[in-house]
Amino acid sequence: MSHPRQHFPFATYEYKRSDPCVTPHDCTQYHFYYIHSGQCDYDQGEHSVRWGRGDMIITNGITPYNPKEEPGWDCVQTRFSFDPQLASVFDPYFCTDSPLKPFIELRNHRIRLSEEQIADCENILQRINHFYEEEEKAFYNRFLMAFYDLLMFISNLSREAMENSPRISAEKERNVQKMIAFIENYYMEDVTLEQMEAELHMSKYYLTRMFREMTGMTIFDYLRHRRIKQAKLLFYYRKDSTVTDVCYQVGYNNLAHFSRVFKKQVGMSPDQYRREQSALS
DNA sequence: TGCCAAGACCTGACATTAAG
DNA sequence: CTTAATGTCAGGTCTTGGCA
Repeated sequence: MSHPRQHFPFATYEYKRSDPCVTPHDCTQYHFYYIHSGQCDYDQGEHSVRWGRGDMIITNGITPYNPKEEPGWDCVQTRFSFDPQLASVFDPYFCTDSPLKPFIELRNHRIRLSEEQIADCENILQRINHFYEEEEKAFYNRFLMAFYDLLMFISNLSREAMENSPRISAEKERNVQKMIAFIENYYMEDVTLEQMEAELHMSKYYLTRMFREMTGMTIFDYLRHRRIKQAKLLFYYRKDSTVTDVCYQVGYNNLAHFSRVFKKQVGMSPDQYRREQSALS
């Protein structure tokens, strides 16, 4: 029987793993890495980075980190990929700063923890894992609180770096962020490159190239990804939704097409997925 | 940074089938 | 009967190599 969290639409939590991440990079999600022990090498764009014990890495996902799967891989790490929406439940508690501010402002950032911070961090990660693994729904709220704790931990450690970080990101990255923002606003409608061209005042040819260069995926790959992710969320939260409802809500005009895309991306048909989500509650 | 052209791929329409 | 999955096809859009 599959674990209920396997299809949990908001987050993937991999605790104390000694293997490199094999799931494809998802630039729609924020990523967190923590190295418990050992060392590992990652490619980040044109650069290579080495992480070791006590390193905590946060990234907004736009520029992916790819593990170098060399024989030298000797590392125990926790990986946490989550949808920014996961933090939206905390919004009412905030007046000013988003709990995701370090991810947004620092984009890709490593923090080397002190021994005291290592103890704190590992304690939080262990708690998150405990609640993540629990099947009972009551634990979900405790999972969220532990997640909130982690975000606050990250925010405290990132304060100085955020004050010193350049306010304006690289031109290309800013444009990619604009494209992503555009998709976020309009993915439930028809989206065309012409619209983006008009919005960003840049040629569609250049936009598609820039997007691929920065994210490793094409604009429409991203759009499909975003729509299917939203479909999964709708199935998760509104158990009474029909496949047809969800299909139109996420921007598809054709059920057959939606069904095909969903199956290709998720590995099961929308109806199958919907039934699994219903069975969980 | 932008354009063109060609091929790849996506999308939507429609038909058919299956399950409840 | 309704809902959903799957197959086929035509038309349209996206992606990308090559070039300026």
